[in-house]
Amino acid sequence: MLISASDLDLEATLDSGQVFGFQKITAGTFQGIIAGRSVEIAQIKDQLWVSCKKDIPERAVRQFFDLDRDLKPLYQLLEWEGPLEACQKFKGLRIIQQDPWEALAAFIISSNNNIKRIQKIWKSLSLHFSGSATLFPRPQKIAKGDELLLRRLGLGYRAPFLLKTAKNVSRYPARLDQIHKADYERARDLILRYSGVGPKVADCVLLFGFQKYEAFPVDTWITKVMRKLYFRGRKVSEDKTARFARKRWGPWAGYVQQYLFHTARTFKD
DNA sequence: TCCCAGGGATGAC
DNA sequence: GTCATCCATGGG
Repeated sequence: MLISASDLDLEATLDSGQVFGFQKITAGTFQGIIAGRSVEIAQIKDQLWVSCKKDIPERAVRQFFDLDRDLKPLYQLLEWEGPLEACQKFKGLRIIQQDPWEALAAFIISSNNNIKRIQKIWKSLSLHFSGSATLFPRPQKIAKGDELLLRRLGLGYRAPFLLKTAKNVSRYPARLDQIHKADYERARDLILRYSGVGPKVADCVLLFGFQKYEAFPVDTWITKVMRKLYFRGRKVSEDKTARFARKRWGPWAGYVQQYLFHTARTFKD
């Protein structure tokens, strides 16, 4: 299947630490799961090539890659604001609309961790519970495991957090819908109740799993790059950094964050 | 050996 | 409310 996808940078989008279940098969070709179906995907100029054994609706792919969002307002920000100039290099980077549970689990795993290990843990959980390297287990499956097993699968001290949250989500699945319907502030209060979810993880989950685009996750990279670009080298707390960004960029804060993160992380000399 | 990675839970004040 | 400490693991 070919899908018109102007203004998309597939590589930057899949390789910017938002989503951990996509594997690069060959240069420019990825394998992963979209809407529950295993797909191979590649970009050919302004088109996406999608291969899937089952039928996958085009709209599911468009939604996953947020393809119907007009990024012009974001690009204007990147052009007008001097500190954001370097981010223009990644025009076409889009924020993926992930499954809420998968985003929640992924970013519980992400805390005080690095992207390579997050991918490794994602894979080991998927293989163990689902028998596939990219098909992440539903909460019910993880809830049936125990802490020791999760530790062995690489989670370390995060094992009890993920276990608790998996049990919680499988017992009260409607809470995720409730978070979906809530506005950003209310959704944040709700998501913070899960074990292993603090301010930063909460914002990641809201941004990548619940389309709350005011969310501005502040990790170590963002702390550093914001200090340099906006705070004259001063140290500013994570909480104040996030509030500054939300006030400044409003509904585009999440997108700006992802561009800053990717730019900072891939910055070479 | 220490420092860092998309930090959070816990307890002290 | 803010702050210090501890928590697995692997790479540099």
